[in-house]
Amino acid sequence: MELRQLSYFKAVAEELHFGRAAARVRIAQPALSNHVMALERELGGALFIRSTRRVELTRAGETFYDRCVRILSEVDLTTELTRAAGGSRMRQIKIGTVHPATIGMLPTFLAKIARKFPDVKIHIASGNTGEIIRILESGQDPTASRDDIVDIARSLARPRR
Amino acid sequence: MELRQLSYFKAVAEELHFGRAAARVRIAQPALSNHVMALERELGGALFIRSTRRVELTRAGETFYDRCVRILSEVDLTTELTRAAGGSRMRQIKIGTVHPATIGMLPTFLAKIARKFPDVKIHIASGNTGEIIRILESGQDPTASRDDIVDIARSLARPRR
DNA sequence: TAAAAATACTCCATAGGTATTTTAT
DNA sequence: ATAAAATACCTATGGAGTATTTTTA
Repeated sequence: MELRQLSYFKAVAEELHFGRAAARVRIAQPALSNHVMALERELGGALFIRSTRRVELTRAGETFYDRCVRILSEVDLTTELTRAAGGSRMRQIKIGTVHPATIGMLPTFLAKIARKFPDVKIHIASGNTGEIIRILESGQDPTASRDDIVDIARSLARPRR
Repeated sequence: MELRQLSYFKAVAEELHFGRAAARVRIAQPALSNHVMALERELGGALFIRSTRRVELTRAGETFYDRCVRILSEVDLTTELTRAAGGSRMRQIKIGTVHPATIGMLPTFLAKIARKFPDVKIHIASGNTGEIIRILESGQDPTASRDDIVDIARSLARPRR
């Protein structure tokens, strides 16, 4: 049993229609059918009674639906709570700069960030506008540790070191 | 986020050792590391502080661990409750067939039953008339799961695999 | 006969494995 | 020096897609 399957089942239980449910969760109808059937196999019984004209929940299906709603909301809450507990620690900032700015305002900017948020990960992409957009969107940012950044900031702030 | 990953994380949180945790959940250590890193990416922060000599939970990790325990037990309970709810609907059908019918109409008949009543247990007794009556009445039916029946139906419907 | 779910494949993404490197003690 | 986690790379399972068949109102 996987969370993805619980979401899929929940969609079917709410739409009572495999086609619409599939559209809602953005997968094809046969894939959705497969997942529901897998759940039924795992749980040892039908969750829906389906004909070509009607889909309805079995008793087991109703029970399972209530549990799914509960679990999925628990999961959402978990994400929030964990993020909150992690707090400001370990966030990341992605910065794209064009070359003039790289040797202009960036150094002092970075120094301030590094001081104010000591454990924030900073990703730098420097180049021309098109390159920056591509790099940032692809997520293939060059990663730099905080110390690297401070070093970079220093070296940039006083060229020729 | 997937339930599998929650189990994996839970193992690491309890063992505080990626190698042992990997053995416990029966996957290789790098695969386990990947899953934990995926979770950390998704949650936006570290769950463990690891060195080569020590693995410990971050604050976020502790929070996440508590939530994982809760969710995984909710999932177990869900399985039980759903099975129980389905249980009351579980009926069984006993079928006796004489040999000619076994390879004649039985396959399509079984396919229809399996589709229409996915959670009905089907018992088959095949033989000559006298044997069938004796077997059905004695209640010593060979039991077959629904999947077995579907497989049997398929293999009978199209001989040769 | 029409709408909808199930089947039958095909394909690809990713979970998982093996080998190796890196790192902290 | 060594134990252990991370990285790199490869393989294969199964998740997802398209096309088609089956079914019942």
